[in-house]
Amino acid sequence: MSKSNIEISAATVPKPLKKSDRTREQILHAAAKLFREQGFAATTLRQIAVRAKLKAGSIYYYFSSKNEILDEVLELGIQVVFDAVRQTLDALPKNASGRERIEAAAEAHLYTLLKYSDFTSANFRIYAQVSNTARRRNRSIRRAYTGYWKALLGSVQDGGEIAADVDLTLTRLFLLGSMNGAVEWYDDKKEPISVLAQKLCATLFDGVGQ
Amino acid sequence: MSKSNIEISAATVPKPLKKSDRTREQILHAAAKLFREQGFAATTLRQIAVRAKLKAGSIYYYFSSKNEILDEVLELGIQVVFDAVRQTLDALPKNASGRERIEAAAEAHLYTLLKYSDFTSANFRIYAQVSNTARRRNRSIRRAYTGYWKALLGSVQDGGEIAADVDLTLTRLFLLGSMNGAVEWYDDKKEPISVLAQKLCATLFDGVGQ
Amino acid sequence: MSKSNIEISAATVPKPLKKSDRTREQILHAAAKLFREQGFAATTLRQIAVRAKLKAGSIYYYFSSKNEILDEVLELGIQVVFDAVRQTLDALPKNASGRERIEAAAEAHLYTLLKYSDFTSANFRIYAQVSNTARRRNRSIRRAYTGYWKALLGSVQDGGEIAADVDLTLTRLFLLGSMNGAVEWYDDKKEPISVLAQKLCATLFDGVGQ
Amino acid sequence: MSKSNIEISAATVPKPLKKSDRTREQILHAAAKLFREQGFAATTLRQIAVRAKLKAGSIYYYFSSKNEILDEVLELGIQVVFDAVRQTLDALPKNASGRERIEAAAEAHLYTLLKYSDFTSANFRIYAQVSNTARRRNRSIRRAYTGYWKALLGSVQDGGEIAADVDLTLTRLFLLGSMNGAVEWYDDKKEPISVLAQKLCATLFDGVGQ
DNA sequence: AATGAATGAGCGTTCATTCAT
DNA sequence: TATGAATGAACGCTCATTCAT
Repeated sequence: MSKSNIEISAATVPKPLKKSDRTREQILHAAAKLFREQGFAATTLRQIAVRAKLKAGSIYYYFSSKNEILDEVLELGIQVVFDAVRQTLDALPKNASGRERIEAAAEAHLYTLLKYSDFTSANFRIYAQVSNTARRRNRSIRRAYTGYWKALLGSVQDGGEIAADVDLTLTRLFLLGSMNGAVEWYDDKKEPISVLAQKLCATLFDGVGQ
Repeated sequence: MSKSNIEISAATVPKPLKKSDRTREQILHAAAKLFREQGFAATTLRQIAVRAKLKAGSIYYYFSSKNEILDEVLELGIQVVFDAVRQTLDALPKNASGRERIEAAAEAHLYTLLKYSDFTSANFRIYAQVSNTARRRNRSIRRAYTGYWKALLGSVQDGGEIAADVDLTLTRLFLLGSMNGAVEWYDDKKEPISVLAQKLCATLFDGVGQ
Repeated sequence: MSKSNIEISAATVPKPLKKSDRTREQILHAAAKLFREQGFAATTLRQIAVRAKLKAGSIYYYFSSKNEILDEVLELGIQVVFDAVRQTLDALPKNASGRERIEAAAEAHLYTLLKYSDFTSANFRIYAQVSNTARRRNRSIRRAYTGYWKALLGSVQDGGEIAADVDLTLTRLFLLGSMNGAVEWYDDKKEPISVLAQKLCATLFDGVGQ
Repeated sequence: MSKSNIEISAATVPKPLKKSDRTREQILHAAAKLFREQGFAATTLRQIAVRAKLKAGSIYYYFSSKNEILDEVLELGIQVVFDAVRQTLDALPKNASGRERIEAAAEAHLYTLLKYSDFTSANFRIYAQVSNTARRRNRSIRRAYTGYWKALLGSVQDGGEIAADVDLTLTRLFLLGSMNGAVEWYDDKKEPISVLAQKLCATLFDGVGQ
């Protein structure tokens, strides 16, 4: 759908970009940042243009409408996380435990979330408020990512590392909810992302009780 | 700040409202619903007016600007949850365990969040995107609510029901993140809120591991 | 279709107009004049607003789009002529000859065409260039007027005042073409409209030959 | 004024054109067609470029502005008709009657108008709506063509084939108005142009009366 | 000879806000 | 209390035009 093989994707080897492609990226980055900070409706093309260092009308050389920018920002917001998580899990040794796999996935999710926070946070923040059509266009990739976590948690439960009576749907929602919330409060001066992921998994697996 | 002792608060006994007050409330309800669904910037005063059954210009008899409506909606969004949680805990027997208190608080939070009104979702959804001044005006009550949870969790840890080495800040953020995320996916046809709260607390205290 | 019972119609008794209706009319007149002079696409709402003595945005209180103004201008352009011609013929004595009736119709057509020349001329000039949808909306009234002339000419031929072998379709097209062209060159200082109509009918019936 | 000895003129023998000249012609043809269909203001250089099979910026290699294209299209629109009419009359036998000459001229005018190109219709349709300067530039050739018809009709009247008391100015305006109107309704499936011209002249000379 | 990229001006339109009634 | 009418500022978007390549 998106013609952008934008360099932000952890999954692609950065190619040398033509100037024209770089401009396109600048527009997307500017848009993501502003969408995140102000929402979609409150962001003007002139604001995007200032950040991307061109004039508002020029944006239309790269995108045919503000909504097209939105679509691409929303898509990248999920895609970049999905790619990173999948790559991380694929790189894990075959004999990694279920908990290790979840911890690695959580760390990758958090890491990407926070590193490409403009796209990811923009997605989480504005998804509920954009038009039905924009939401519909984003839904399939969201579902795919959700399905990926379902499978991951399911396999860990099958392996016995998650108790058989645990409601995996809720587990997933709680886990992703916790992580996605982090975009709002994470401060990289306090502790590294890996520690955050460890603590989260410790809480999830062992609980906080005595 | 707000002159509204609006009837939506579970904490107030409904008083007979003057017609003028009722109109005010209708405006606030309409605004909250639309802010939640579309965001602040995408919501027009004319849309609010239609829902509130008057004309756009008339809103200015009750509010001096669109931003003033926003302030009040944001404030109510936290206040109503805060009130409900505090009342619930106050009504608990003195000898309730820490886990019982947290579970009750979580249920009250979730219940108000999910069932009670558009104000809470509106708050969570649009807070990050409104102007700095609007955010500043909402910050104190947010801090108060955060502090309330800090105290609650602290007292439970002091009582020994949460392990001493647990990072309470993260615990709180994960817990509230999980709950606030629920606004996006909760389906009251699947399970009641009380069960949701129980499962969440079970996960939190006991973990999902074997 | 049009809510305008605009005073320009020779067929309606002018009612006292509310100020709001007068503003609406001013907009339509301004638009017709500018559409005629510059075409539809070249006319801006700001130009219309200046002539109508309000601000561009205010036009939207009366019309929901520039195209809606166009529709109404186009409709009035035909309607006003049609009404005048029909009224004139209806007012003729029963025993008027066919030639008298055609001459009266031609005079009424020319008179209205030239008196309300902004609407009529706008119609003739821009009809071919507006969107298909706008054209479609104008087509039915154009057809009705065409049909009226067909019937008139047919009845005169049936009465024997037009030779039986004459192609009425062409006659009609030539006659209306001649008259509609007049909007571009008529100069009321040279000769009155009634004389123009007489000469035209003389040419039509008797020819210019010896 | 125009450097184009464009091949569209029925009056010129086609010379082999350089590629550059052919591109120039394509641009003019594309422009004429679009001006005719949509008007001048509604036609974009990009639309012209698409039809002419190049990119918008390249048009500036051939024309220094959109208005320059307009000037040339307008000029050709009259020129091509004028040339055709003059050539036709010049080719007539010396002893042709006045009526034969008028009929031949009318047929040539109609033929060029209807069949030959978009330039003529474009001219009639948009002349009234272009800027004063563009109109001024087109006026002299229009006057020349008008003068040509004046002379033609005058000579026929002098020869006695048009009654002495006939107002030649009106006759000319009616005749050209009828013919130019035909551009809007002529259907080549119904009858050939020559028949149309004959019928028009019959009406003009003999009238439709008994 | 032609184009990709960019621009500035201006377009139709929206909307929070004002105010006389 | 409430509204109809109006406004000014800004929005998304278009387009003739420029120019380095």
